[in-house]
Amino acid sequence: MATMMAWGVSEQGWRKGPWTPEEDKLLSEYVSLHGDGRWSSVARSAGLNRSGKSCRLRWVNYLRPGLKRGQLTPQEEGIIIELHALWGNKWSTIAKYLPGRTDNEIKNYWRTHFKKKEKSSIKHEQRKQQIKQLEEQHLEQQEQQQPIEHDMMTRSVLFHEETSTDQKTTEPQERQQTAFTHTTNYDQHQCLPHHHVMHQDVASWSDTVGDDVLWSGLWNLDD
DNA sequence: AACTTCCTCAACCGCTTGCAG
DNA sequence: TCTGCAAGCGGTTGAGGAAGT
Repeated sequence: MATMMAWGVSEQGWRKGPWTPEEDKLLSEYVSLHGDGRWSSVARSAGLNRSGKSCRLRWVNYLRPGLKRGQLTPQEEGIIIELHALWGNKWSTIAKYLPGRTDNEIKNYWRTHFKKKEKSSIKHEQRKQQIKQLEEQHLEQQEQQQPIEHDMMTRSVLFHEETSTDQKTTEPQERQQTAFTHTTNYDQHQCLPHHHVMHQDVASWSDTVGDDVLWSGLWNLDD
């Protein structure tokens, strides 16, 4: 990834693509001396042939001091889940409650896990379809012999499927309710959780609740 | 060992917001 | 109040590496 690929330059003549260590050094040195902000002038003054946007992004997501690198902790995961249930895709807002983590990082994390969940729900749908097909075949065979008895059995199977599915497809508002009731110490006026308490809550809760429940049972994550 | 598929994450793009003149 | 610019934000893309076949 660090190697220069065929990114080229933008229409305005700015360099695009991955940053080189030299560029990082220039940007870090400039910002530590002059501070951040006024990114377009940072780009020029630091001798970088980059757009202000690109400089800002690089600084915020990679060079800024205090950034945590590496995997998110279970506590952080829990906080993300909880806050996403409250605010949706407000990545920068969520990032404020995770010191050292960037909105981009959280966004990427969510996307990764959301995709996981999406796939599992597709599998679930496929399984349902298979069961229905089998049922229909079975129905054709049995209908002439024992129509009433079979009807009862079919209803029973479908009911079981539906009830187990219903748990997974809770409506968004209800999900929010769940999140609200779970976050015990909640400032309703400012709509901001007391994150000291939340850390505890989420940590203990995610320890108690297994991953399967977390990703597919408690909340339907597709908004 | 070779190939394919999946996952991760850095970076870009376009839209929105905030602010100064 | 209007306009233009810069910063911020969320969505999307694509390269590289890992895992699977």
